[in-house]
Amino acid sequence: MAKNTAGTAACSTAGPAEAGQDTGRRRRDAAATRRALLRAARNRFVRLGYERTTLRDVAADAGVNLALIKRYFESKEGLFEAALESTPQFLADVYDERGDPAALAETLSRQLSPNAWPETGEHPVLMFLRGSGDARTDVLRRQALQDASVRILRAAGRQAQQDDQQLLLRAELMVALGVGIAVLHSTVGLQPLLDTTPEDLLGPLRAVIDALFVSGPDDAAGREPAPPPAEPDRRRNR
Amino acid sequence: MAKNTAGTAACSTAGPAEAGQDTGRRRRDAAATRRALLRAARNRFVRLGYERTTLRDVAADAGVNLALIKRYFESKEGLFEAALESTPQFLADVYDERGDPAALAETLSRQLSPNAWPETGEHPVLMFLRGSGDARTDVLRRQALQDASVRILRAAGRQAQQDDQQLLLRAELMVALGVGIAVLHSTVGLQPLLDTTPEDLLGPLRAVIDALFVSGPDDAAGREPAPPPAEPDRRRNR
DNA sequence: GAGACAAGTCAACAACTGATTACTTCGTCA
DNA sequence: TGACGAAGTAATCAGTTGTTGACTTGTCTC
Repeated sequence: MAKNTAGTAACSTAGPAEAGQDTGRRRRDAAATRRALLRAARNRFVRLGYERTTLRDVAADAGVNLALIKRYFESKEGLFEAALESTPQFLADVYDERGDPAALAETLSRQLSPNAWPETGEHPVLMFLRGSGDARTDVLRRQALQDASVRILRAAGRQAQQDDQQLLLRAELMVALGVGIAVLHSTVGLQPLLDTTPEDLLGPLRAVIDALFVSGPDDAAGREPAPPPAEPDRRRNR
Repeated sequence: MAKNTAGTAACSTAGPAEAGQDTGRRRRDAAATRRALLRAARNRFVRLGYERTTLRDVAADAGVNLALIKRYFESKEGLFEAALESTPQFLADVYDERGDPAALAETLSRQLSPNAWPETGEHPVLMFLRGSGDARTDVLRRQALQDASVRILRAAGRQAQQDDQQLLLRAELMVALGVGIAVLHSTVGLQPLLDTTPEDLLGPLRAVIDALFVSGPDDAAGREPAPPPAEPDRRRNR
């Protein structure tokens, strides 16, 4: 069957008796164990997905007994849900929402380059693509990505009116691009893309952002192949 | 454990004794059985991925005995590899390589809309994201996606000189966008994106294609942040 | 120091899954 | 017509995995 042996060495020493941040090193620290489990789970889930992540591996990574997962999270499903919720809304603290397309491009180019996210080795957004089959986590994932879309829109300097499907769609396309890059980094190792620096990414990303949010979407049906760039462009959306 | 019961009804009647295309309905048709298995496997793999696809389900979908998988494909790994290879190079027959960005945009908007690919319910490109952990299939996936990049480049009317990493990167970003859209359709159900018509997609996609291939990348390293849209706000990133 | 309670350990179960083997059935051809 | 080989079947094995419950150990309070 050839179980996956990869990644066993990923979490080096993050047992529940870790030295950091708490009062000395106290054994029997429920909060610390919970934290260690959650961290290990996040790492596994984001890298391997739900199925290939085994509770035994998570427990081993955390340096903790298997049965404690049941104690703290009830089930694998519960652990996954907790890991999902604990995943930082990676956009919240990463994006400033100044509404500056250039800043957005730079932020994205940095966080979408390989070797960003050294802890997991993968972009945290991948967590939101991992399904467990449970309906509740489905909702969580959808919400997280929807949030991301809105944030990107704001960061790009566009405010979506309630039901501006046009703009929202474009924001989600931007999210899709990010997701795609993360996925290609993660599962496939596409060559030119794999060893890209943030500087390499900046140009193309800026171009895409401009195309989606600065120029558009007022040349609606897209018949006009991108507008002449010399335009004050203070158009109100819609 | 709550096994996935979903999708059992997906493959209705595609047993090895199907009526189509061959001489009458002949039981004991090795080729037909192989074909049915391959088809069922492709469906499962592309929808559920490697781990969640069980050989018993594949065999059941194909209306065929489990042991025949071993006979024809030796192992699950072998079945996956065969399914991977049998996946149409989805770009080969889908794209005309006229080198017309508008045509490319239209093609993409059609094949990336939901409800395209009614057979699997998922975009075939997802097959290339499904890993089995085996190194050989990794190569297959990488090659397929690299092919896709080059094809997109040609379809967009740009010819990549041998080592034009700039252009190749942009092509792979376009692939990433497609992958991202397919993934968001598949695993998450992002709302505005989920019920998009090809017409809705055409505009934004055209804009992105133009930004990546028509305008660029001759403002080379991307230092120039794309055509100045008249600019309030020309802050240097850094 | 005794007792209580939470934290942590251990061993095992039950279900599932990929793999495998021995066996049966069917079509073909001499 | 009968033998032979390919196609298909049924049953089972072995390993893994999520889950569980009884047990032990540490720590805090009185």
